[in-house]
Amino acid sequence: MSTQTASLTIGAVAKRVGVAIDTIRYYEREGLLPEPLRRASGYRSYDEGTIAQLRFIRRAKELGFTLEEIRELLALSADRQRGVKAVKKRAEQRLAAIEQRIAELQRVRDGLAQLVASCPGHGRPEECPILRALSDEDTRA
Amino acid sequence: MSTQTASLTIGAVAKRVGVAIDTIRYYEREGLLPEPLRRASGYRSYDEGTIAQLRFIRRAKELGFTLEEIRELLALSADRQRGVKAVKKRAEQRLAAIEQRIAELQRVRDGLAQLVASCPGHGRPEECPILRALSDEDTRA
DNA sequence: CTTGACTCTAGACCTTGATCCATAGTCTAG
DNA sequence: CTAGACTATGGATCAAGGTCTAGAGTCAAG
Repeated sequence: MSTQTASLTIGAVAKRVGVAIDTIRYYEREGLLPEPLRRASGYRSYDEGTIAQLRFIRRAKELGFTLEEIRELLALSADRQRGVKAVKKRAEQRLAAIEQRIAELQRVRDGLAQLVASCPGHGRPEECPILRALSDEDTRA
Repeated sequence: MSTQTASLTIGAVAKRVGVAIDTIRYYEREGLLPEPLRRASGYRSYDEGTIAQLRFIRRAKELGFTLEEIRELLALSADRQRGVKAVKKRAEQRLAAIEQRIAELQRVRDGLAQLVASCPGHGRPEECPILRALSDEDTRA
């Protein structure tokens, strides 16, 4: 019903979505947004669909998808037959990657927390557990 | 005790530490490694201390320190008076940053996990919760 | 001595995701 | 009509942390 060609300028779109004009043109170059219609003057002319698509991109970015992956998601979401299955698979892969990253960070955190806890915060560098752990040997500083 | 000038070539150091030759020269340019002695030919001449220092850099990188922070840690570790205190402070800051990043990722993971769980993996794109969540106004479950 | 592996330098290039610039043309309010 | 805001383009620049190249010199083995 409301898919009227509202003919929004790039600036209006940028303002509504909360993204920079340059970013919109950048996404277009990168194939994340289709080439828009143009006015006689050459000005890009957008409709509401672009707003939705930019929000899609923003949300996907928040979930940690790269622009490359988002480009793929957009293509998949347009595939009425096999799209959903592939989208779910991508989301699962993303989920696994995030969980792995969390596990890594937790390992790092535990190591660092232990070092911080065991460092008195004064004394000679040779006796600082943090510096010792980093050097493992002799750190001719 | 063993601070003999072993006179290692840059290639030998790279091999032992497991880092590229270019990276060593890059660290030198960036001030993470001191300028080494040179042979008559101009070849860089390293000793065991460099190996230790490169390992220090590598471990710090694994803990998520940036090269900028590592440069600072190296300077601090050489400061016999205030070094340890400052090092501990930096480590605490790093720890806090890591914990914040973990919390963020857990939030993202939870959101994504819920979407994946609710997607049947087939059907029309309009009904895929993942695509809907990405597109819709406010489906931040 | 020759060959092949190694090293030297300065500087260009890579990735990702934008952001900024100069120059030129367009649109709109008053 | 004109000033000021907006938009167009192609290309440069940024952060971070390197990686690679070209052209020249050096080292060690045979």
